[in-house]
Amino acid sequence: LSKSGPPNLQSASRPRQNGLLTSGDMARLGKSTVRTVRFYEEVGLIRPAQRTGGGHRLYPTDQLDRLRLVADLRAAGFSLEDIRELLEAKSRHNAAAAAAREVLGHLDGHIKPMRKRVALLQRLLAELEATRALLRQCTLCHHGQRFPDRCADCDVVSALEQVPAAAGVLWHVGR
Amino acid sequence: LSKSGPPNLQSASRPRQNGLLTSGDMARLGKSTVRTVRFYEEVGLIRPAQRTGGGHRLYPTDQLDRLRLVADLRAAGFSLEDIRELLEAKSRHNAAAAAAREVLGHLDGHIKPMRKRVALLQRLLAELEATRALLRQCTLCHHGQRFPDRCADCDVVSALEQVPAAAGVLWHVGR
DNA sequence: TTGCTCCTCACGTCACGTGAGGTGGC
DNA sequence: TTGCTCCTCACGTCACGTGAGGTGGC
Repeated sequence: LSKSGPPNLQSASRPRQNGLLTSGDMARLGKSTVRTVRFYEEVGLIRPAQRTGGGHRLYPTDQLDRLRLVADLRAAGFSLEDIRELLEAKSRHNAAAAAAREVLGHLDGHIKPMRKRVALLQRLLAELEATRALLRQCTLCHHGQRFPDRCADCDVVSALEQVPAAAGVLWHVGR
Repeated sequence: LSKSGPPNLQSASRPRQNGLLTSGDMARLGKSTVRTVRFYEEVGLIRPAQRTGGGHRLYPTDQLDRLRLVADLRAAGFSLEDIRELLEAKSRHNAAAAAAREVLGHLDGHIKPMRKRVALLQRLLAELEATRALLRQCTLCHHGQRFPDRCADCDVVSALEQVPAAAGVLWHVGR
């Protein structure tokens, strides 16, 4: 607000159209695409508050919040059907307690699979990193005649107390 | 091996066919489906060592290891194309050092996105769990006249120092 | 007025699922 | 011989991507 402040960045986040957002704004701010924004409207996950005379969609910011949550849930492995049920769970009831129980039911069903996904990702990360450590040794290997098939005889490989499963597949060693 | 041991479980894991595995064995042991096993063969990710006279596929156990790694990488968000490049990286070279560098290149490119996915999952888990804690209070709510629209005025909700974003979308509170 | 953005079809793609109709193997 | 499993098409589905051809808005 002072003259010596940073340059005006409004054009970068662009809340034009008397506070409403275009499809492009939604895509940019929600790290998505205009096609996805329109597709999510088609299946009933978000909805523009209005359209311009020329047919351009205009969204309030709460729809941006919805878009962001949908995107995050998708990246976490939820189906659009799962997400819609979760988002609509509250509106199927006219008492707070019942609505809360409904939403809780959906949440409870999803949290365990999410934990399993995290555990899988972490196990796989550990395996790939162990494989990476092994292969870094192999970049120094000069046993050309041994390479394609007889790596399992190598002392670098066999020195490992446990060849990770991923390395066994990627490097065709282990047993 | 003693008579008093546990019952024979061989029929459960079933390594029939002189040590080779059928498509059904692969599916069961790899936690996949026969359709997926055949599809992965179609795109060149796994391959049966032979077929029976009647056309039934027979796989050695290293193909089961491949199937398991492919399944894990898929669950971690890799595309089949990514996976194929990773699995074939070694065979494109005839020197160990060059092959190791190639495989390392692919691995390095995938590990950062995996870390980001883990971070997203964990952030989302934390948000959904905070939402769950809030909604557990709401299951005790008796302010029927306030419910659909005026939850933001509620002291339970406003007592939270920070309403998680997910709760803002799922419960239409916050701002 | 010139670009850049937005619009609506509509077909393509990726990774399988799901029958239909038929044969194999302990 | 009876089931259960496997086989090959082939079409369906989910979640968008990708043009084609045309219009809107600062």
